[in-house]
Amino acid sequence: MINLSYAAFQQEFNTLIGDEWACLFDLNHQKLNLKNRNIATKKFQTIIESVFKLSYSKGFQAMTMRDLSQESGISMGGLYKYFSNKHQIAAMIHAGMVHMAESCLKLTEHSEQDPIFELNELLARHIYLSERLKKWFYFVFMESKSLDKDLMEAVIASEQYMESVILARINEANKQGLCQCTNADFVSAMLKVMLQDWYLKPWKYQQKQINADQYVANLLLSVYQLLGVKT
Amino acid sequence: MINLSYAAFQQEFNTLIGDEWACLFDLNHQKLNLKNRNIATKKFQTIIESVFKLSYSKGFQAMTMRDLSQESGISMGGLYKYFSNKHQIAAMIHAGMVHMAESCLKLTEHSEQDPIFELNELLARHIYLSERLKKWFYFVFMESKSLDKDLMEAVIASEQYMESVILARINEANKQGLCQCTNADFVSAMLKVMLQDWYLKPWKYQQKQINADQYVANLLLSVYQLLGVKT
DNA sequence: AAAAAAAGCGAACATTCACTCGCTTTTTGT
DNA sequence: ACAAAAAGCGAGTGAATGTTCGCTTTTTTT
Repeated sequence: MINLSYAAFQQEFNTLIGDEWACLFDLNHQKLNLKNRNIATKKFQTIIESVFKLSYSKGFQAMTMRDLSQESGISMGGLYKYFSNKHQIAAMIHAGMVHMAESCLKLTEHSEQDPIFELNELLARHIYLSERLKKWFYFVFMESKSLDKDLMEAVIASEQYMESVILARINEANKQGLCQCTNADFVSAMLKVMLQDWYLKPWKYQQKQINADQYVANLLLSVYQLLGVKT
Repeated sequence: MINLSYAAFQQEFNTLIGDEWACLFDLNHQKLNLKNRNIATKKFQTIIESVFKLSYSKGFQAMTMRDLSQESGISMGGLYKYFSNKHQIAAMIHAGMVHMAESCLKLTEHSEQDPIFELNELLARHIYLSERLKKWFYFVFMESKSLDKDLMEAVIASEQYMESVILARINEANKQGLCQCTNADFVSAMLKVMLQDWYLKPWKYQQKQINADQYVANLLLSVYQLLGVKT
């Protein structure tokens, strides 16, 4: 079975990417003429966490800059040192998430191994990544309408890509006679959606006291059942 | 197996509820002093369909009344004969959907029968209902933040209720020895999410040319696999 | 310690938005 | 066909929103 826990993933993440807020600084400090990395990193954290909080409770569009100023404790003028307009906040969050996700999920560079194993690993990594960046994933999904048409289409495209990768692993497993899945299309959609539910309904699993590792275990069990993996 | 197709469901829906726009009139004409049912029903249709279109493309909050006026071809003053403020549009749509859903899904009033059969029927009915009211379901899910706290909590509560009903059927089936599901909690969440995917990602299934009946068939197959139903 | 640079401030500005109201057009009742 | 009621119109209004800019405070450099 899979050989990866959330704890192990987090270590990997920390060495690979480190602090998510510093990452945000690195991606944007040039355009914004920000010099002090320490100060700006902290400010990014308070600002973006405030954005997450406000857009979770009322939505990004409904959040006003005055709301954000009050929540973050930073004045209007101060805020605008960290972005050039409201729309750019959403764009920054989106670009940051894409950057971190791509650094982290080097998807199936080695499709030589057991496809079932690869599928399991892919699913597990995705859950762990979205656990680490839960608020980012939620924001990008829910507020994708606040992005440009281009960025929004990029979100959809990456979703479809993820599903196609899952599908390819299932088809490969079928081919190798490892399982007998007659509705691979549907099953890949189903698995994809289970990845999303983890970050879209955090309250649900918090309430049920299910953590990321337990969720992964359940998900992988379902993979075996849905694919009819031969044992 | 299940004895219900989308065609059959639609007939049921039409006799039970009839026209969804007329339903909207019936629920709101008093407060708004609307007299002519024919005229108002048609106007409700053009207005709410415009709302669906605009909030699908840019979000309800970002939609302005001028946008809505242009899209629907009704003047600002004219629009306000059909609602008293913007917020009420969302509330009307929500209340209308709840009304129609409740009329249509009389959930498990008779839990005497085979629980697997009941589960199948419940899932099928839900897919068919959300197919018929796809745009309504999508709107309520995506724009629930535009509702009052109370209404929003009602949305979450009804979701949790749906999931608990599914769970109860699975547990009952386990009890009767009809299946052997060790992770009923997770499976019910999974099934619930598959219900949602149908109306949240309509483009996905349209692209794959999967219709409601095919989706139901796949879903019910998955139920058998996930529950380990004895044959 | 002094000077220069960066970060932070918040009142003021222009714009946009939801919503209104006096009026015209259409429909209904007789 | 006529009067009364209902439906429809759109420029106008006040409030709220995103953004700016001259200034102060803090940090860095010399």
